[in-house]
Amino acid sequence: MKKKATLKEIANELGVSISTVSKALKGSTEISEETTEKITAFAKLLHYRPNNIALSLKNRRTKTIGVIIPEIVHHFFSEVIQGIETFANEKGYNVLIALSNESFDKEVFNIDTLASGSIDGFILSVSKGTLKNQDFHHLYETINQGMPIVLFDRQIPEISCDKVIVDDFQGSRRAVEALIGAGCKHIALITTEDYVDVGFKRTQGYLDAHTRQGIAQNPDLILRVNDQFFSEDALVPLQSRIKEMFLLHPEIDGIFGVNEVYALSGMKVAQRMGYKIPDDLQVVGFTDGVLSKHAYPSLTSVKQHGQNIGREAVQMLIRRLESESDGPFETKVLQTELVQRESTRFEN
Amino acid sequence: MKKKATLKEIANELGVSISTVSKALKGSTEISEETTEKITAFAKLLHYRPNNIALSLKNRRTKTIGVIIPEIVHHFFSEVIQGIETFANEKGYNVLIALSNESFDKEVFNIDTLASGSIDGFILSVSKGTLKNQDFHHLYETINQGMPIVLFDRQIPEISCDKVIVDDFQGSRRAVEALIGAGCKHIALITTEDYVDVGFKRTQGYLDAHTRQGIAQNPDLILRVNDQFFSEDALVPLQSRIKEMFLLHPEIDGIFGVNEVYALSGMKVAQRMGYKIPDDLQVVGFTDGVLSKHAYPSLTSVKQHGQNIGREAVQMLIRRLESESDGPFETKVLQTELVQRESTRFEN
DNA sequence: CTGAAAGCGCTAACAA
DNA sequence: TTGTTAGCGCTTTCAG
Repeated sequence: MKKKATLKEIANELGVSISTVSKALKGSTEISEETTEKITAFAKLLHYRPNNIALSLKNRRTKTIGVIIPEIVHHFFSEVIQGIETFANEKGYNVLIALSNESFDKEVFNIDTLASGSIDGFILSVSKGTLKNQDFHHLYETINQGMPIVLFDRQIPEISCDKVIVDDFQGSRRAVEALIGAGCKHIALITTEDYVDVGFKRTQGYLDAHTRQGIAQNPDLILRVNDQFFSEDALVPLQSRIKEMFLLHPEIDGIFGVNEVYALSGMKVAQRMGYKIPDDLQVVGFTDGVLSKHAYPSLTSVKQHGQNIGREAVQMLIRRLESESDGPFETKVLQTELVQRESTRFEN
Repeated sequence: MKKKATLKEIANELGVSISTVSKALKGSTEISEETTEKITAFAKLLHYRPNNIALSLKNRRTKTIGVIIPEIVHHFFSEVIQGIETFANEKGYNVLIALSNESFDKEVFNIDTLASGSIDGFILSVSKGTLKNQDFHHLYETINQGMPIVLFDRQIPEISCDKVIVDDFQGSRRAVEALIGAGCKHIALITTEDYVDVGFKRTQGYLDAHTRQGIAQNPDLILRVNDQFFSEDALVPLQSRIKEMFLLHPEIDGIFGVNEVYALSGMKVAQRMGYKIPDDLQVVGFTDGVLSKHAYPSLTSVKQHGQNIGREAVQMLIRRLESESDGPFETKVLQTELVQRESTRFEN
């Protein structure tokens, strides 16, 4: 590995001072045209590139935003990142992404590394590990250390910082009400354990829809899955539990899944058992991603507008970064949208 | 925003020297236990965190790897990143990810920013924009500047550096041969324009399979799509072109799609037209992602082992980073695997 | 056991 | 028009 050219080298080779080189390279009028040209040419020859690290040290800011997400293979997170990237770039910020893989330790590690100099602030969605441990010391520390954090998606009420969340409750309430409106009387819910905040809220929305519409809700129609069955092998137990529920409850005429995979698995199992979608059974999922679009029939789902989430988060972060005053923390709640596709018979 | 604590501050407050603080904080035996304790306690109080930026400046290496990918919403890239992350962390390296969004300009921008101090080397898959422009100056410059690059997936023969690629040709040849072996006589191909290297190679594999098996290949059964129809709106024209092909060629009894979306779209259109899968029509896709697993029926596909690609790339990069000698560049070719699911009737 | 000083690459105020 | 100097936060040698 060759080493990189520095101002010093250029200066020495050319017999001028470092600051002359520095000024020339940024086109300062202070330096004569002749010198500037000579220096520029030589710098090009050496493939000179200014060292951002040194700049950050000097400026005490990096103009980059750190993003930490639990998983990258989830379409939702990819969308948020797209939003973050696009908007941050517009504002002259760079974006660095790191993954926690749903692990508490890795989240801590990544925060520590990034927090110490590489970035000006964080946008992050906490890992399941962190949620389970209920250990947030790394977040407190980061905030205390003076580095702003914007939390998105999964929430932690204890932590005071800016947040952007999706209205999971309303989103799922409306989805379930739509199912009821389309004639469903026995809607099954496939959800997560309650410690996953969004799973909990979506479940609440499902229940509330029943109450509001004056429809009886049968607790046996709620299937609580103890983790996200996203690996291919793990799909099998999920499907057999769903099948079991269908066998026990042939009256089921609607499914609401708190994520794409759950909704889709429900639909698949039903199809295998001979149900016609949407005639015998209507299905709605939460999170509108590739799976919903490409399913057959395509899946009606609650769209979260991941790009907007990213956008909002960046906005909040930059505002805090660029203003000296620490105003009160905000929580931005974004509404969802029900995207109607082939798996339901909604009116409008 | 509060500002961060530094060694200097701690030193001043405690009336000791900066170097004493530095040593104490890293548990040097040089410093008395008493002083060490006092300093550690105070540092904790101030939420002190060493500034990595300063460290990098000093060490002239960052122990982090930069990854630039064209898109994050593609499952394949997410998998590669998983592989990179996992293996890099094992080796004590951190990973930073940036996106080019398939744009030449953004690729250049990201490389420039990261290359100047934030990372020790790159793992990257070039954007379509770059491929179209055939402008690789930014890559040359980076390499000349002494920063190693490992290219993966999309290839650029002109550039000499380490590479890890998937054997697209063999992969698709074997997939198509399997279709032929399962009785298909008229296999349609849904592919990209030729400037996308992998699309080209997969097409070659498809053709070669026909030659080797002594089966006539009808050029009309090749559908060349001029871009990746990944937005939902763009799905419609894709599907209507596919439908057209089916109407014109009712003899089609197999489909090979050079990516998941193409294969899936082919299958969906066929299903709508009343084809039974896999009885009337067998379908295979390239790239084994979520869509294939969750499709109904699930899709047989050529698996690329994205994680391994990431792993190999990291290995090559670290080897180069940690050895002084610049050995000859290598190209690692990884084999694919045909994952059989419900959309085909392979013997196996 | 503790501290002073140099230096990593760069910028900017100030001098010449 | 060019150069000197100090300093960003940290480590490390060398003195004290």
